[in-house]
This record gives sequence, C-alpha cells and structure tokens, in this order.
Amino acid sequence: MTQLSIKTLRHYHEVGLLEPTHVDEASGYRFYATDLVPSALLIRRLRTLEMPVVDVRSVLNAQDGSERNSLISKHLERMEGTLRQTQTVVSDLRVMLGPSHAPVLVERRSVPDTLVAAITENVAIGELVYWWQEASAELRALARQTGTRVNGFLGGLYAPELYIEEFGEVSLFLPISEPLNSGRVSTVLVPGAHLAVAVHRGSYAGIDRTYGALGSWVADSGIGRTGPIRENYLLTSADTSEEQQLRTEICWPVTGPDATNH
Amino acid sequence: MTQLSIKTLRHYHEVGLLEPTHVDEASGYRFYATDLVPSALLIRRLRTLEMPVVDVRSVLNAQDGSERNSLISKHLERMEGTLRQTQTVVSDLRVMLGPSHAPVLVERRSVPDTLVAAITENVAIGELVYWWQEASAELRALARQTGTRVNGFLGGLYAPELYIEEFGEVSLFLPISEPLNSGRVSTVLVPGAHLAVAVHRGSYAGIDRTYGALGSWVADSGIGRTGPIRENYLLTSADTSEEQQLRTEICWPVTGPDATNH
DNA sequence: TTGCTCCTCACGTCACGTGAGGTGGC
DNA sequence: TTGCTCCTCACGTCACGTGAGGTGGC
Repeated sequence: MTQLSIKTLRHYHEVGLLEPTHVDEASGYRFYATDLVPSALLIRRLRTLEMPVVDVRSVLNAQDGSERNSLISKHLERMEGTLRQTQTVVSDLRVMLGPSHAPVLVERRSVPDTLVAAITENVAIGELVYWWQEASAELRALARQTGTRVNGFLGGLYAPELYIEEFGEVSLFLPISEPLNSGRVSTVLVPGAHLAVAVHRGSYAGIDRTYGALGSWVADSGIGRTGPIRENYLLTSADTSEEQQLRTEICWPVTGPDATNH
Repeated sequence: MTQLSIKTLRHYHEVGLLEPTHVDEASGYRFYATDLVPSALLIRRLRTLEMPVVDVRSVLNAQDGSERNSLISKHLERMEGTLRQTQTVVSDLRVMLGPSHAPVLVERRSVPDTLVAAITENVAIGELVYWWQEASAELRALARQTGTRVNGFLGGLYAPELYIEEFGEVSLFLPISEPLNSGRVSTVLVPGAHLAVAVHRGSYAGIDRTYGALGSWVADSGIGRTGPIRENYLLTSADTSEEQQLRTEICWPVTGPDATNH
C-alpha cells in the first residue's frame, strides 16, 4: 500500500518517525491503521528526494500547514540547486570525454600592493558558493550606490586552511582608489605577490581541471609557496549569460622571479 | 589542487583507488606526483555524480579509452534517468502541497477468466520499470507483426511477494481471441476475480497516492484478500505525450460481492 | 505437527569523518 | 624545545539491509 519494506517500517518505528497504531504486548506485532497511509507516503517521497530523516520528522511534527510547506519548499529548492549542479557536472564530464582539450597556459606575474574594498570572513567550504554570491552582490551594490570608481576586476583571496581544514579565511574585493567602508565592507591593502597564473574558461564547476593543471605546473617547477590562492573574475555570470564566455584567473603564490632555487 | 580532503586521500589509498607515488617507510608519509592529478580529478567528478567507488575503480582500470568512455556514459545515462525521476517527484510533491486533490473513487468489479498473450517472469522490484518497458514493447510489436486482434487494454499482474520480498512473479499481457506464442510470449488464461478498482490519473511516479487510497479503502472495508494486484493501462505514454492524460487502473483482490463477512 | 509470518538482536554496508594519541623534521 | 604536519587506529554516522535464531496462531 505504501511501498515501504518491512525492514524500513521497523526502522521508522525504532527512530520514532512512524509509530504503529498499536503494538501487541505479547507478540510484539506492529499494527498500522490506514490513517497512517498519507504520512507514510509523504515520508517515502521525502526520503526519495533524500531529505534526511531528522528533517522528515520536522515536517511531520510541523504544527500548521504553512510551516510544513515552507520546510518542504526549502528542501525542494536545495534539490533543484543540486539538480542544476549535477547537470553541469554531467555535461562537463561529457566534454572531458570528448576528443581533446586546449592545454592550460601558465604565466608568471608579480603584482604590487593593491587598495581594495573587501569583505573578509571565515567560511566553511560548503557555504562558499552561497557566501560568494551574497558578498559579490553586496560589493557591487555598494560601489554603485556610492558612485565609487572601480579600478579593476572583482577578486578573491582564499586561505590554504580553506582547502585543508575545509574552513578558513576568505576575502572578496573590488580594487578602488578612495577608501570605502560600510557594514562588513572595509578598505584594506592586498599585499603584492609573485604569482603563477592560469585562466579558466567556462563554468566554475569545471575549474578543478585548471586548478589541477596550474598546481601541477607549480609543483613540477618547484617554486611553490604557501599562501592564499587568488582568483580574479574577468567575466562572471553577471557579465555574460554564455557559459563558455566565463573567465576566471587563478593565481598561485610562488617564489619571486629572482629567487634562487635552493 | 584536487579539492580532495586528506581523509579522503587516505581512504582512497586504503581501498586502492588512488595509490601514492611513494610512501616513506619510516614516517608513513604519502607522496603524490602531479601525474596523478588527472586521475584524482576524474575520481572526484565521478564521486560527485555518486558513482560507487567500485565502479570508479573499473573506470580507472579500463584498458582502452573506449571501454572507459562506455562505462562513464552508462553511468551518465543512469544519472540522467534518476534526474528526470527526481524532477517528476519534485513537481509531483509541489502538486501534493497544493490546495486540494480530487478524492480517489473506488468501484467493485468482477471480471471473468481472460485469454491473454503474456510475458511472465520473476523480477526484482528495482528492475521492474526497465522490465516493464521491454516487455510491453515486445508484446505490442508481436501483436502488430502477427496482425493479432487485441481485445482490450494492456494489463499486468503483480504477486504480493514483489512488494514484501522485493522479488516476485510479474505478468504483462494483452487480451487476445486466438492463441499467440513466440519466444517468451505465451498464451495463458488469467483467472477471473473480484476486485476493488481505482483509476490513477497522471504519471506513474505519483501512483503511490492512489495505491494508498485504494489499499486504505479495502482495509477499512475488511474485504481484502491476498492475491496478485492487477493493473490495466488505459492510457500509457505510448498513447499520449501529455502526462495528465495518463490513466492506470489499479485492481485489488477482494472477497466476492456475495461473500458473507465472517 | 507443519508452515507461515512476525519478532528481536547483532552485525554489515557504504564512503568517508571524528578524535585520541603518537611521531618526524624544521 | 615548541609548533606543525603528518601518521595510525578505533570508532562514529546515516539509513537502512542481512541473517541467525526464536515465537504465536492457524
């Protein structure tokens, strides 16, 4: 009737998700009345959509219909997000399987100290995409509202801890000429650095390939340094609707051009 | 460089998915050369797409590029299938959250023995959808090729074991007047039965709601019998491209109309 | 008495993550 | 000597599934 297996029903009883109407004391047999069917079906559908059991419980315990609907809608939005992401990875992988890829070109560059308006926070890697969207929108809106002249591309600094411990300091910034402070936006000086630079073309979902190529190049050259990774957003989805047009510069810290390899 | 965590790298070493280039004997330190980067990226992408680790290993061990591509393509096709299914469940759930649903109407009916051309096999519930597609296409093709007159709708019989043990006997059949035997298609007599019947409207993904309503009705009436569930496919995706047009009859075995409830 | 279906309890699975406690090299 | 990073080992997590051994009611 509900397509739930016996083992699953027992499991849901054990974790208190779907309690039998009556349990025989002597035999331990579980009895379920038919008024539990709608709940059972809802549970099954939410589980099909990989909603965690704790969240399903919240849905079932929701006091009113609107609270319930908002819990489910939130999950559906998350689902639709991951659906889109999965589709990107799939199409990206199809490209990877294709005949050939353009080689990744690496360039060395030294950049001076740069004055920027930055949002700097400690972020978990799982929340990075969301954080990035919010922060970039906030920076751009503030620059527009204040009529601040922007001197270059939107950029970001990503501390090594972010990749190693999955939590670390991130800065997103716009280069400026005049100080700009407001709310969590503050004016800072991004220190100059010697960098190995590669440009990634296309969606951010495929950036791992360019990261891999650049990281390999740096490692094989033996000139790597620890320090934050820098990204410059030359063309973002705010600038173009064509995925293939997107351009992201990845900058890896290296020893200076005059450094002796000791 | 690869976005794989340290723990994940250790795990992949342990299960033999990605072996370090060199392991220091004294300290146990793992060292990875940059030529492992492409493999690491491929692993990460396949795992993002939830390909099981054993399958990823098969991909990495594939001898030639074409074998590798076919393994990946197969997984991508499965992925795209589940993507579509997920989208159906999502949109279906949005409907469920909507204002109201038409009540499910239940009718009692007695059907006589029926001569049919049937494909009968033991099937696992996970393979049922695929099996159904193959079998229905085969039955229809055979009827067309032989010019056999078809007397009614495509139908199916589903043994209770299928739902309880997730593996059981399934028959898919077309009613006929003359015997029709070929390959796995054979002529059989579907025994008559007393049934409680409900019509499901819309995609098969949402049929659980109608199953729940019909099963509840039968249980509450106290006239249920064990026996195979019967489905009649009044309008299938072979007949219409509009999901809302789809019609499936679900028939639940019950005691006869003249039976005394003892 | 024989099947049948239900039960409990303990352990397995999958792909890692967590956390305690320890070690080598700068 | 102090941090730092790596290590091992054992156990935890999530949502069930498996399988052994037992029981009640027809």
